[in-house]
Amino acid sequence: MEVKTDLKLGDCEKELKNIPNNSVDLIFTSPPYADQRKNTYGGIHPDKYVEWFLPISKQLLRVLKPTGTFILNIKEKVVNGERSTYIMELILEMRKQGWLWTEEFIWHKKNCYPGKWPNRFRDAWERLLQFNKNKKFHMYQEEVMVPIGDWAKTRLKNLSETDKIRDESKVGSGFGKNISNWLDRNKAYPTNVLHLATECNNKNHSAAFPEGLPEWFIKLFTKEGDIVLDPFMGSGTTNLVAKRMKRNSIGIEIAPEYYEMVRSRIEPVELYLFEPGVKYEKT
Amino acid sequence: MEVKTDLKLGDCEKELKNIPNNSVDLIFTSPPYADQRKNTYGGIHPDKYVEWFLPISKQLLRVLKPTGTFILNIKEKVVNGERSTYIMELILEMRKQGWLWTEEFIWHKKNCYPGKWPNRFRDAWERLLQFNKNKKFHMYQEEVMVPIGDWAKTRLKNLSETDKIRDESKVGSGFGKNISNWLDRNKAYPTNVLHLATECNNKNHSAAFPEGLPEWFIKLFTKEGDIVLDPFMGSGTTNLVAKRMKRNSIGIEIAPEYYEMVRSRIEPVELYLFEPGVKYEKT
DNA sequence: GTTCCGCATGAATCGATAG
DNA sequence: ACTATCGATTCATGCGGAA
Repeated sequence: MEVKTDLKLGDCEKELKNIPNNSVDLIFTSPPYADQRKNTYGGIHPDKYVEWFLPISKQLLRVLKPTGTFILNIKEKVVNGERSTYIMELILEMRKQGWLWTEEFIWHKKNCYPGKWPNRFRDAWERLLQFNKNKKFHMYQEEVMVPIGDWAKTRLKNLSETDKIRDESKVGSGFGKNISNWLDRNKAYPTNVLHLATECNNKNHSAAFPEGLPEWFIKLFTKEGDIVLDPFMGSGTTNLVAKRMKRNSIGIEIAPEYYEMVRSRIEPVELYLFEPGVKYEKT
Repeated sequence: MEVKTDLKLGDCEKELKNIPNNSVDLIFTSPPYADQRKNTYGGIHPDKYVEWFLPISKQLLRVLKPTGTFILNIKEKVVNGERSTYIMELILEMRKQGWLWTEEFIWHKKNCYPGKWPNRFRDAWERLLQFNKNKKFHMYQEEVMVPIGDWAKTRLKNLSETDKIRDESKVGSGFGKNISNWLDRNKAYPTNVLHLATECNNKNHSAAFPEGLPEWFIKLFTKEGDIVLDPFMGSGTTNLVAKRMKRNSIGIEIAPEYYEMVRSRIEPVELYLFEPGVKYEKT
């Protein structure tokens, strides 16, 4: 299957207007977090964050398919000794726009940033807010089932009969590590808590989130040939993973240097797709 | 040291008014979640939750010492396919009352309730909201330090198999087993994500949190002889743990049957204090 | 070719210092 | 007084070079 990766250079809100209504299956993005410093790239002040984001989320609501899902990766920072409240205010405002706040996943960052302070521990988690247009949406739960070890066999007994009933529509799709050879009784559905380490500097680029994060949600909410959108592309992790998983994708980036970097990374992927160095495994 | 456990039967807001200003070091509680446990607390509708809780939190603000901490264990339910937003609204309103929203800890429930739904995974986490009166408050971080990553891994390999199994769920976040005899340089400060299994209690009270949860926060925010308050006592876990850890405590419960049950559990502790069956985590 | 160890590096936060 | 900048603190991870 031939998939297309469409990279757009420009302002997010403006570029979104070139995308048709109801055309995207999954939006996965990690926007610039609010920052008190003014000079940093993408730095939006916490007090201005909601009014900055709402026009964008309005466009996202328009382009998302009725059966699609929007995953927003974000975490509020400490300001003046308190956690900022702008994310809560954003959720409340997005619901007024028509979004349904379906779920909040937790990304547990096993290796979080170090540090010590007299009244606070290290922050080891981020929010993955799930928004939808309708109560009914596509969700391919079997794709993210995880093997369970011997230690969990006791828990398996506690699962109800419905847990063991599965759609037979799913076939091993051939990307990444295929787990379809696991027997049903050896797999369990995950929870809404994800354990992933942040990726360090493996190559000459640094990603805000690990590849496993978009990979998990792309598996869960799309099938091959679907369209994935990341309106804050950054280093392009979402689009790279989408391409590898045979999903079409759109990436929007306002900074030319990031845009060019992703372009140079996306194109050669074809060449290296079957090279041994490419990481496919998901843990 | 002689500690007192003061159990009060009655309405929470009313009973709180008998407690002096600035007298409590730690408030740890898990109030009735919206629309849950209807038979026990009468069930508060999500839409009414904020206005129901605000008079209580106002009293809590009054009785808490300026250096004290309020930990609120809560998790919003799914209503009509969406996560309820009353907790966010509650945080915003409590800040208007004068509370500082210092931090949000995550309790990762390793063994969460089983089940399967077409558009949702099992909910494996709850919020532990930290509120304070001032930016400066007492925090005894060294009390909850945990073994450092690599060191713990290599050392744990040398432990017997039973030791590993017993401590597996506890070492990660410093719950349970006393580790104070380990050297300081082998210990690290924990993060704001707590890994703790829910207790399978054969007792007939609902939705009790595991003892490790109040234990961790009592260690972190109080010292011996301090005063701990649980305005929604329920099965009295907070007060039991506080007593065991030589903290004075106050518990308020509106349901006579719970109140009597806790009374019968708290009092005999004196008799069994040195019996072999009693668990003593602290040495 | 393994295993082991050293080291740089993060979506961080606070307190002090400087304008 | 209030805001912007900087240094100190801290630890899991994955890389590369060494044994």
